[in-house]
Amino acid sequence: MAKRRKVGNLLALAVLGTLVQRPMHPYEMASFLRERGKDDDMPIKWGSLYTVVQNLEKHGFIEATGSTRAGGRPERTTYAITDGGREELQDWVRELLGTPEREPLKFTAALSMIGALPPDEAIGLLRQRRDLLTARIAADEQQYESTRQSVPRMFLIEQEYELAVWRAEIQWIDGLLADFGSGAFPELDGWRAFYQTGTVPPEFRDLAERGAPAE
Amino acid sequence: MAKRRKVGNLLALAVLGTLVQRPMHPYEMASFLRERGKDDDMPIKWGSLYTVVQNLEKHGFIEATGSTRAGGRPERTTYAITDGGREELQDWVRELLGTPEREPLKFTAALSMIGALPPDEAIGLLRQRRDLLTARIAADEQQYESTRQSVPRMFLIEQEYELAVWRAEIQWIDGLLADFGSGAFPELDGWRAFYQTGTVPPEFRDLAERGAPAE
DNA sequence: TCACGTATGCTCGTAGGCGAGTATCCGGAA
DNA sequence: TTCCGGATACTCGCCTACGAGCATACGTGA
Repeated sequence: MAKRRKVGNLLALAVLGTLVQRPMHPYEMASFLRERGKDDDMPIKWGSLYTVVQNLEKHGFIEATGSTRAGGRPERTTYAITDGGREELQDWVRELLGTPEREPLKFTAALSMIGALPPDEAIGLLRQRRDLLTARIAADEQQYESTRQSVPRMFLIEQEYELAVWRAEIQWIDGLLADFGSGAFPELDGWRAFYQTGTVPPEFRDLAERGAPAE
Repeated sequence: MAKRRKVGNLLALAVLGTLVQRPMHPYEMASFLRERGKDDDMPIKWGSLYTVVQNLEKHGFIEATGSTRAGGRPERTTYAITDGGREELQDWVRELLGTPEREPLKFTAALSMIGALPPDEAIGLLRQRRDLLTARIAADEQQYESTRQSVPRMFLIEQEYELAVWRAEIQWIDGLLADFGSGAFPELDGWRAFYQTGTVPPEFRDLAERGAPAE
């Protein structure tokens, strides 16, 4: 099977998205994206931006429409989206929107390794996470409200989604913590004992053995 | 600031996690991970595995403890985790668990580009997504239950988390669809009109202009 | 007017990610 | 007994990601 997307980077999606508005040169796209807060987490990676733009051009999704030189500044090449690019954009959004896909999440990875920490430490960290999340939600809600004054809701859907997911995460963590407290989590004692005495509880024993070498 | 982690790949975390169980050679780690379904989504990338193992060794988190050659097969180098590796693992899990971090999600990206599609198509795709998610949850719940028979809950926490997040996503999508239907989404008409007549509605107009070139 | 911080723009080198290829062994069907 | 498919176990090389560097312009305070 040929690779699904010729340019599969999410940054490429953002580039196509900005070029739909109007032609721009790369640096301008970056400012544009930054302004929309599309980069709160990701401080724009210059190297990637230019690579991605090049690749998009190579595959005919965008094209250079001229290069201005203002004063002695480096030359600015302006790019415009092509018809093929518009189609790719639509098709891509269609796919991303309609098809749920598992993505490797850091928190999920951490949870699967939670046994690497003593239980009481893990519990402390989960509490901390919940508190940080709560604070972040509060901050983001406020920011959302203020942006909402001047921007139609349509352009803020992603934010609504993020907030919803975070709220769910908090709820889930609280549920887990409650289970730890209420004894709905029988292995907790064995886990704790392991870190206090170094004894591997029997219910964990055979798991590590699975797939053991059959010398 | 020095790079936060010398080996920052999540695959590296998994490697450390398996080597805590017992020493193994790379191929064995892969089988081990596959068996645990740690790769439902990610079919194990061979190239990365060996690169990551090398890097972990370079930084002293793991060390080669011997190499067996069985028959004429390629040499198998067995690796064991070092004390430094154990420490790194703990520290890493501590960080991932206690600190929420924004991660770029495909669905979020898609939502922010939802205007690239005609509204009715977008709505259809959201419905489709919800249905696919529902089906996946059902399947995963069943798988969870059956695994649960033989495995302590502790080793399935990540799955519980994933399920919780998916459920939240469904709820959120349903909420959004309801808003589309009930008129709680005033821009919908302008959006639809744009795709029918090509007219950009006034409330969207000035947004595209922002940061426009000041020639 | 000159120096200095900040914004404008891009280039390049390196390290990491990953698929496709390679080579051997083993078990069972023909 | 021979052949073949699948498991075992890695290697190689390309392509992408990205940070750090470079070079000019502009504004502003002393």
